[in-house]
Amino acid sequence: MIRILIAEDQRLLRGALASLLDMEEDMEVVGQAGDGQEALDQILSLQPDVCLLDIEMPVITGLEVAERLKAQMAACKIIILTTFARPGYFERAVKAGACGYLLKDEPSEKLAEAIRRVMAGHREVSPELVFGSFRQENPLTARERDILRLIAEGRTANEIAATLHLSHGTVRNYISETLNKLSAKNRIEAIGIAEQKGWL
Amino acid sequence: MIRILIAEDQRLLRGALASLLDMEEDMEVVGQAGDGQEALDQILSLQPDVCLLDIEMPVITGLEVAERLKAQMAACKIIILTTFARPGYFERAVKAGACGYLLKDEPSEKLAEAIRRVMAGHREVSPELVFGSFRQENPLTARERDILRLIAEGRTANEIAATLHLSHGTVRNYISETLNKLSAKNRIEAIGIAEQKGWL
DNA sequence: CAAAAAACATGACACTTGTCACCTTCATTC
DNA sequence: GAATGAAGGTGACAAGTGTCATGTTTTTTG
Repeated sequence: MIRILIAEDQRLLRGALASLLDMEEDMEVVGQAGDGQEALDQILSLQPDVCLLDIEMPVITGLEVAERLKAQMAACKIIILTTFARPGYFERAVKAGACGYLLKDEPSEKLAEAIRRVMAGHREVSPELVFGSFRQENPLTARERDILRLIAEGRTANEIAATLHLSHGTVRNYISETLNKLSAKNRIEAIGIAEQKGWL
Repeated sequence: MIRILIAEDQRLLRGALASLLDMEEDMEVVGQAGDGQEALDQILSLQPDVCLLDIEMPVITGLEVAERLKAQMAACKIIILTTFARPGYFERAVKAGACGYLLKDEPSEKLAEAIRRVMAGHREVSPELVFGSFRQENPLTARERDILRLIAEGRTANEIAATLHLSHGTVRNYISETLNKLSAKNRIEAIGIAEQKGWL
């Protein structure tokens, strides 16, 4: 019997997947979580064989859950289940030791089979990721990312300088460098590009 | 037997919902669509009793599908099924004659029951929408919306003036008025606010 | 250890943005 | 028919943005 935990913030999808997987004779959904923290707690206490992790969840993301599980050397196999085929996400998932990276665009019939294959020791990755230019790694430094995130919230260079205890000019230098790296002509375009690539 | 069509672009959720609803003795999923155009075509040819429409789909949105069905006086009952409790979306859905507006955050068990209640002539709306300040209607004019959409793509005032055949100053006047209406301090904040409210 | 990369800074320049006052035209509405 | 509001416009000003050259100081890494 494969013991499964599902972490997904949309209750409708979570419930539907749980019903679907519970119908398989060799599977049992032992827990469900609606945010990352809940997922982490339940995985550590229930010790499922495998967990399905959505990435964009409240409190902590699925990628962070995976990274923390790896740090604690948890035995639970990890399958990331997400809408986004973003290079940055995929790279982080691989580094965090995920055994699978499936897109929510996959047909539902394939899910159970993918779980069985992962339990058999294989790696399962949606075809869109296998080809595709997933070898683009994040060109932004930590500081540049911090600043771009604040820009995305609508903060101005002056405000960012104040909150980060930097000079006005330094902030603008970082932004200029970021625009250059992303080939964006202004902040707004840069935000779009970074979000789309999963670099934020 | 209630004949159902599901329009949802995420194959995983679409498939899972179809399996779930097909298990109910009084329901039958007669069609599935992955984008708005497909949904519209299938509803007109298959004549289901009720359709579940996601809003953010490729080609045309679920709201547009609803509006076109209303214009053609189609008999099919409409249930909007979306992630977003945005006031602007809800208002458009009601105007398009939708019988239900459910959030994907609803527990999956409630879905079948909601469909039955809609078929019995009731209106089904997720509780978050019933209360909540959904009575905020879009303060932006058509022109202001057009321009804000272009801003969100990263276009500058000059570029927008060129594509819309307006003067540079006029574009900036519209933007200024938009910022004022949304109480935003700059374009980026304005985009965030408008998106969050469903006014874009 | 030396080189490279990251972090932080200054000053200057041109361009873009946001604001404001004020003006016209046209369609809708009371 | 006067009032309102949407659409379009001008010009001017202050503030914000993006670029560049150039510099110092740590931290990382081959």
